[in-house]
Formats: sequence, C-alpha cells, structure tokens
Amino acid sequence: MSPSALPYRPHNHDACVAQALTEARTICQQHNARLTPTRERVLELIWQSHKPLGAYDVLAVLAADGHNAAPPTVYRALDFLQQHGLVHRIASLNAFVGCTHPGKNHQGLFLICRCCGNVLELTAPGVSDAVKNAAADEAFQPDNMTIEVSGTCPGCASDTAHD
Amino acid sequence: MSPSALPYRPHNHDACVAQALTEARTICQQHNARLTPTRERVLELIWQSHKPLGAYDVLAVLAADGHNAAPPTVYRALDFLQQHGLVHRIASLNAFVGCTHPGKNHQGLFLICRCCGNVLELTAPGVSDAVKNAAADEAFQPDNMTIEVSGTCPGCASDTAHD
DNA sequence: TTGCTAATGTTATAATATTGCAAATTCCAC
DNA sequence: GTGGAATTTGCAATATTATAACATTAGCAA
Ligand SMILES: [Zn+2]
Ligand SMILES: [Zn+2]
Ligand SMILES: [Zn+2]
Ligand SMILES: [Zn+2]
Repeated sequence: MSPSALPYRPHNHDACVAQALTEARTICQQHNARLTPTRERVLELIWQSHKPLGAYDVLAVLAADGHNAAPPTVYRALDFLQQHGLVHRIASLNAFVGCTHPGKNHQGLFLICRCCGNVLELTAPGVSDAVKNAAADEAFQPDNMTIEVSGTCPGCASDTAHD
Repeated sequence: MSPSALPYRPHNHDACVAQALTEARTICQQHNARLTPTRERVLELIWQSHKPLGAYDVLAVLAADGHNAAPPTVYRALDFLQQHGLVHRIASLNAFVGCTHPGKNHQGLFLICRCCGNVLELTAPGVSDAVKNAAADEAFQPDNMTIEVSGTCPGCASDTAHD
C-alpha cells in the first residue's frame, strides 16, 4: 500500500499536524500572505483528524477556546486557507479537510469512507487527464474539477468482513 | 461534435422536455413507482432548461402555480426523482439537473459552464474506470462518485473570443 | 504622525435542508 | 365494495450552511 494511505492506518498524527503547520508557514511566507493566529488555529483544527470538519464545527471549537467568533471569521479563514492551497472543501459533505500535498500543483481526488469518515486525498494524474480528455472532446475548457468518491476504506472493509 | 452536446447549441428544447417526461413515465412504470402529479411537475420544472435548478427555485414556481408547497414537498420529490435516476444533484451548485441518460446504468460527469450556467452530462466510462483504478490502488471500494467540472463551454468561449 | 490596506468584529440575514407528526390518498387482499 | 396497511402529502418548526454590510482594529510604510 502506498504511504499516502495514511489516514487508514495508525500513525503519529501529531506529526501530521506539525508538518502541515510548518509547511503552511513556509507557503504563506512564499506567497507573502499572513498566517494570522486565527487562520493558523483554524488550520490546526481542520487537521485535528483526517475527517473533514464543517465550518460550524470549527466555530464551536473556537468558541470553546474562548474566542468569541462569528461565522464570517471561520469562513474567511477557510477561504484564505483554500486560496493558498492549504485546505480543500469537500463539496459532497460541505466540509473541509487539510491538503496533503500543499505547495505542489495538483488536482485532488478524494476517497471518502462512509463508515469511518476519513478522507484520503490522491493526486491521480490519470484521472484528471481522463477528465480533461472527456472535456476536450466536447470543446469544453475546464478550470476546476471536483472529484469525490464515497465508499468503504480498507480498514472498514476488513472490520466488517467477519460479520 | 457529439450529439450529446445539446445544451450548447440551439435545439428544440420542448422536445427535450417531452422526451424526458415520456421516459420518466416508462421508467417509473418499470420500477413500480408512482410518478405523482407533484413529482412529474417537479421533473418538468427541473427540465425547463439545461441549467441546474435549486430546490427553492422549484418551490417558488410551485408557489406561483398556486400549489401551496413547503420545502419537504420539493425535497421529497427530488429524492424520489434521484432514486429513480431521473435527476442528478450537482453538489458543487446545490442544484438539480435532469438526467440525460435515464434508465441507462451510467456514471455521470458534469461539465458546468460558469458563463451560461448550462450543464452537459457525459457518460465518460474512461473517467470512471480511471477513478475505479485509483481507488482500487488504495484498496478502496467506491460506491458513489461525484465528478463535476467547472469551466467554459464552447459557446461561451467563442462569444468572448472576439473581445 | 498620518494615511493606506488588510484583517477582524459584529449583527443580521440568506440559502439550503431536515425532523416529526398528522392527515389524506392509494393500494390490495378480502 | 370495504377495511386496513402502506405510501404519499401537508404542515410547522427547526437545523445547517453561508453571505452581506458595515464598523473597528492591526500592520505597515511614507
Ligand atoms: Zn494523520
Ligand atoms: Zn490537495
Ligand atoms: Zn434541451
Ligand atoms: Zn445521468
């Protein structure tokens, strides 16, 4: 199994978070963008697991933090993070997940487990090429793709196998 | 250009609608499902163009019809129509569009024009195979795919070409 | 300092979707 | 046809997700 399959097996998730935050700082510096405390905190929360988090979930944690935030605070932070390629929005869930390939130019494909909720982001150039070809056949100029797959991850499949 | 590229060029759209309704009746009969007046009317409204329609847009037209409907009426009708493969929900737009391949077993790929709003549904087996392969490489069992591409359709591209 | 821009706070509201229960309709066996 | 089950609809309330509009503050440079 490829090492990218991280969410599906035990791993040192604190290291995931730490790395994501470090990379985010670097990327924001390169972009001359300010990773303010609120933005950084939101990113950290999004990374608290490999399960997508809703904007209002983020909001609730901020509130618990003592940060008296309103929805726009969260949505603005999320917009910023998306803009800089640090998080992705999962359209089929109205939720957000940390990008596992930040800084790299990539088209994500998301494998969403219905059972455990974890999301694995793949780069899948083969898929985006196939989509581009299909679009080109219709003379359509793509500019953004949403590719999301719901199903069962290997962990959950083996859990339920011995029923 | 393939004949499926219908929304992007002038065509007898009344014929589109009529055919969609006829096929819907047939399919519901085959499924032993009841295409009630409300459901049929909602399907007709969804088909009023090749642009996806929001649930509340449908609701507004029903209201104008004199039908005193509440949101659940519309969402239930849309659920029914989705269940029977007569409409698709476009996750990136929170809106619904008529299925152009009803009755056929297919995985849709949607080309969404940002400019005119029209959506072309493709079957694109190449794409779904590529997605299935990518999923299989991670031992993931897909069960539903969302593949949506935003961009510029050929009509809109040629309109803006001579700027 | 002053003035500019980006970022945040705040309030309100818009837009999308669901729950739960009661009433009506339709279906089907008898 | 009639009774009873199952499906469909009506309806009120509410949940969830997202944005608009405007005031305030922080960061930064001339
Ligand atoms: Zn992790
Ligand atoms: Zn990514
Ligand atoms: Zn048409
Ligand atoms: Zn379809």
